[in-house]
Amino acid sequence: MVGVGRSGDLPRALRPAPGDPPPDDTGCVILHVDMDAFYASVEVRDRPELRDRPVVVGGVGPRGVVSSANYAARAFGVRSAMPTAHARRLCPHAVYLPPDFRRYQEVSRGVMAIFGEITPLVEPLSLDEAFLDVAGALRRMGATPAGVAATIRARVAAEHGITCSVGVASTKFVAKLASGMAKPDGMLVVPADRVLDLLHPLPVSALWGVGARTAEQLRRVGLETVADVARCPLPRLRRVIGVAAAEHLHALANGRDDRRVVPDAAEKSVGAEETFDTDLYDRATLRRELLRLAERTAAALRGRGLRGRTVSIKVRFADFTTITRSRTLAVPTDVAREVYATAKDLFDNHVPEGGIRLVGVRVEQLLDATRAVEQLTFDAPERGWRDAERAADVARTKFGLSAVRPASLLPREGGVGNSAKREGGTG
DNA sequence: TCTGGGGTCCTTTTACCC
DNA sequence: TCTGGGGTAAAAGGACCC
Repeated sequence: MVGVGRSGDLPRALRPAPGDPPPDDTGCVILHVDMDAFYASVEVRDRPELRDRPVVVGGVGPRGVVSSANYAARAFGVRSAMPTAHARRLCPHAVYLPPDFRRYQEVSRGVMAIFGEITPLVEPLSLDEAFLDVAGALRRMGATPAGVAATIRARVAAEHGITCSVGVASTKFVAKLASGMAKPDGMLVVPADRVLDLLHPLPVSALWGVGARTAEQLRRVGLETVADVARCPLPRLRRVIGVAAAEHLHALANGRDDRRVVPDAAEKSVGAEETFDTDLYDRATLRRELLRLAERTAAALRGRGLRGRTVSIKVRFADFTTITRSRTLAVPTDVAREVYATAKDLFDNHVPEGGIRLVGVRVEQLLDATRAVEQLTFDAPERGWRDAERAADVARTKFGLSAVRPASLLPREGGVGNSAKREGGTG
């Protein structure tokens, strides 16, 4: 997973030494569970011959990046988010695999189900990590937070054959930090009265929300550690990084984090995007890519029972500059034809000629399809298309991804020379 | 070294209305 | 007719996360 390496490199401030009494986990009701090198671990689990070998999961094309690397690969300097080409230079003998999201999703569902048996207060952050609020579970189970964490780790290993690490603390941020420091295959309890000892020596980049850009802004004004941020007067911090970020980071740096664990957060947008193996210049080809992406996006909306009002496109040019253009419709839609019509219009009217490395389509302002108003006059023409596309959804689940698609996406004699396409490649 | 694909959130700018 | 201010929504960009 991206990011695993970042927190894993943190100082080992609170690593318990042998013989120490167990840490005081009173009030540490927030758990952060994080699978270790998740995608790579699933691949190794399913292919025992890969054990002890460096394994890298990620894009295998010329522009791919690393999604997940096991610890054998990390020993060679391979990291998440690194271009795969770079990883190949560092570790040529590693096994390079394209991601198989369906399988990771299955494993993820199983693991999340274990969490759900312990508490209803589970907030997944991604396929491989989640927050749990175990306050109620402690009473019910007559257990301690560290005991619950140990149970989870044992069950995930026994039932799914992969390891995870757990951070146990009184706030989300500290629990997340702790799981990173516990990696791999570990647990770290951060007693409430040790939080600032843990936090303050860390670099500002350890703060959740501080990436390369913000870290540089902070460094320029002499703020290098979490302690520096904690002691910085708020008005000054506001001038450096803006109001919202300043308030947030100042609180975190002082160990304050009010955020609750919230299950079932509604999705805010659905989309699809694709980077081409080589830059594309031909407008007709690019329009056909937009159609594919509109199809994928609309199918995803229908699959989740959602419709959206705002359609946006994203275009990344050869020089990596990126623009987005969007339009809000009168009536929310889940129909590929409408998404494409809007996307095509935005593209034709706002995107200049030239080399393009990525296009994307996204739909925002989502509502539940069952609650979306059926305005007869507006909706009637599109209902026919929706029914047709629903029928296609069914055919695809029965006969495979390529069973039904628009005529303009059918292979043509001579081909288009776009090798980025791997239809059904992840299924 | 040359930068994926799925998202979220925040900030600034612009458009529009009164 | 011109200018302007406040409020809101949309649009655009960008940072960040996994």
